[in-house]
Amino acid sequence: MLEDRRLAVLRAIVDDYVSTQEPVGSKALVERHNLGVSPATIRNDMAALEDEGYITQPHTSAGRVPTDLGYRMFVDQLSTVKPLTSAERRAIQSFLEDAVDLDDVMARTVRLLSQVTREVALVQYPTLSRSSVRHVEVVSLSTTRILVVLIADTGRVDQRMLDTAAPIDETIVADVRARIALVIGGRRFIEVPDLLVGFVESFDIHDRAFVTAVAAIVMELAVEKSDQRVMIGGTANLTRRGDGLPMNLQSVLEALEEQVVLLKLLGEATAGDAIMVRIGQENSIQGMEATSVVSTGYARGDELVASLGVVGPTHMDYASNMASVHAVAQYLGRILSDQ
Amino acid sequence: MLEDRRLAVLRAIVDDYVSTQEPVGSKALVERHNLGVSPATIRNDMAALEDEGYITQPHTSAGRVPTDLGYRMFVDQLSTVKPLTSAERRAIQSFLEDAVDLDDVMARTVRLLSQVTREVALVQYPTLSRSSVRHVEVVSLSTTRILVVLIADTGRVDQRMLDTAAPIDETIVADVRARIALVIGGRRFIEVPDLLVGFVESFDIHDRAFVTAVAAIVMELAVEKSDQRVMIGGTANLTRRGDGLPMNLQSVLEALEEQVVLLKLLGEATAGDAIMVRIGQENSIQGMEATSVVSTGYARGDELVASLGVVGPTHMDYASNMASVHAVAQYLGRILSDQ
DNA sequence: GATTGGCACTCAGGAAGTCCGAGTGCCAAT
DNA sequence: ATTGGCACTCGGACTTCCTGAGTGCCAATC
Repeated sequence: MLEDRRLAVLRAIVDDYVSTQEPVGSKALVERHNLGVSPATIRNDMAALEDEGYITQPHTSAGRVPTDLGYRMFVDQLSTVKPLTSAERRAIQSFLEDAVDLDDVMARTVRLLSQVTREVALVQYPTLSRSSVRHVEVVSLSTTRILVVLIADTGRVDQRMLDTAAPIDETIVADVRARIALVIGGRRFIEVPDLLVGFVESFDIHDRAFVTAVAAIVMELAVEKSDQRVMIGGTANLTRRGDGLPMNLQSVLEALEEQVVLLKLLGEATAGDAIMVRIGQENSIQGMEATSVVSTGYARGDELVASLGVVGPTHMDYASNMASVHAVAQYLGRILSDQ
Repeated sequence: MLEDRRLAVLRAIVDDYVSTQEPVGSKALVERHNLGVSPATIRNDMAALEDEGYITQPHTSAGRVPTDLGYRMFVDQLSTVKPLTSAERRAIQSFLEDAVDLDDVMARTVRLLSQVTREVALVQYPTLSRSSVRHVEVVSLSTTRILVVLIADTGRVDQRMLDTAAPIDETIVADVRARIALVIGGRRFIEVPDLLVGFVESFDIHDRAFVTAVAAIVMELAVEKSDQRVMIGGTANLTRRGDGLPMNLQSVLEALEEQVVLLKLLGEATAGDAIMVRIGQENSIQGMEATSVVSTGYARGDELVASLGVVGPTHMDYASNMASVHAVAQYLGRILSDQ
């Protein structure tokens, strides 16, 4: 009971701080939330919460502000998921349904997520590893430049250019195209490296240099590059908060320009389809010590294929962002799967 | 002679203001540039320049600041192109040469340009209209979902998904694929609509709905979507300037998230391979009244295929940005053309 | 006629000082 | 365990003052 109220106080502090952005004091707290006790009591609780590390004072004689640990507690124990309104759900669904291709789906998702949450949104492209090769194409752009294109059954298309030292004859290109299609067509991406064993050797020795290069590229496309792309949107939302931004805008923007960083932010979330929240220093990326990430995986059918999420200041509205991320992930999965 | 000095004063003001970001006064001016006259003389010139609208005072008893018109004059008459150092040139070249595919070339270019200029960089994808169809592919992802892929001889790959009402038989897909490749393969993108006249009618009446849809998509890909993509990078540079930012960061970031806006910013530059500078209000986009755009076209071989440029505050370093934009456009053209 | 030194005037922005009230911790009483 | 009372703190808002860079104008000079 005593513990209960203490947690209620923490929740109230987080709620208030998230909405007002200002340190919250004991008096304001009893006024806004009907806690049924006096400010003095709250002060005692606050002192205790501060001892335990959940809240802190910016300076003496100021209200309290949640610490990273406080947010963590809030997220783990206190936040109740706010279900979206049915209007919101409809809007999400219809917005995503209009997409014309995979790029468009991704673009719309990122836009949607950033608008709904008013945070920076990240959406990772579906990984190839779970899906299979729908089509493989080897095309010569010029005599020394070859383009290799891999089409997945998810609709994802990846390409890579290859510049060769010597001119390549069109008949060899056609030959490679036909034979590689035969070998890996319809197979799973993960199988590709195994399937290509011995492939090069089946060619005339003169052509092996070229075939090796093509095979290498196919493998790269199939394996390494398989989920290396992240789309980002809504960076303007970083500037939204009133000037009192506790985070360094420049360093955050810089960090967000690195694909690698984005992947890392999302990558650690793919573990399950649970919603993952990384608060402040919990995420170790340079320049993002004052930001939180809310992310989750999304599935195609019943297999997780990638992650999406939002990035914002630690004092974000976790409850509603978690709900939005969850909902968008669900709908995205549905769009990718059905039909 | 008298006119000459007046312009020299304008140039000096722009130079100083660009580097210090602070209004520049008559005394500081004579000290830093050896103009050989007294501050009082400069004051007279300044008054004249102000009458003509080239400079203005933020408030009485402050130094002068260039107006948009002043920058315009500076760019048109006064700026001398700063040639890049040979080290810079080498860096540019080698950085771009390592690209593995078209996306990578674009990504590297945008990154390069934003790092060199320390502004926000924009790079438009090469238009398809001048190039030809290297390959066209029609693949079924599921019975009711078809993917159409167009490969240009520039290495650019575009795809689009098509959901059909009724299931489509694989044999028809193969048939369409073969025949459409026959019709438009190797031809120029601009010719595609003409070439497809009568195409649908050559099919069995039962399949026409599907074939029509495919043909429509091919045309869209070939014509409409041909140069709709712009890559952007270096937005963190917007926050670089000391707080005294004269522009609204949020509105600029918002504007830069719209592909349409980016296209418009660059689109008006494709006129020639000259370097185009749009200063402040000269560019009419909502929220970007305090920014300038430096852009130019780039060529593949000797045909202009798209534009690139940088966006920054009106008090940017025009001379060096113009040089950088020019150089990057040149090298990009070279990379795209050679081999 | 252009240039210059002299001079009175302006005013943004920093420094210093004052004040207020929200907020705290502690303690004795309930 | 809770509460009212009380003394104490101190950031931020508000004022005031001052300074110095900058201006425009004018009469003198080249």
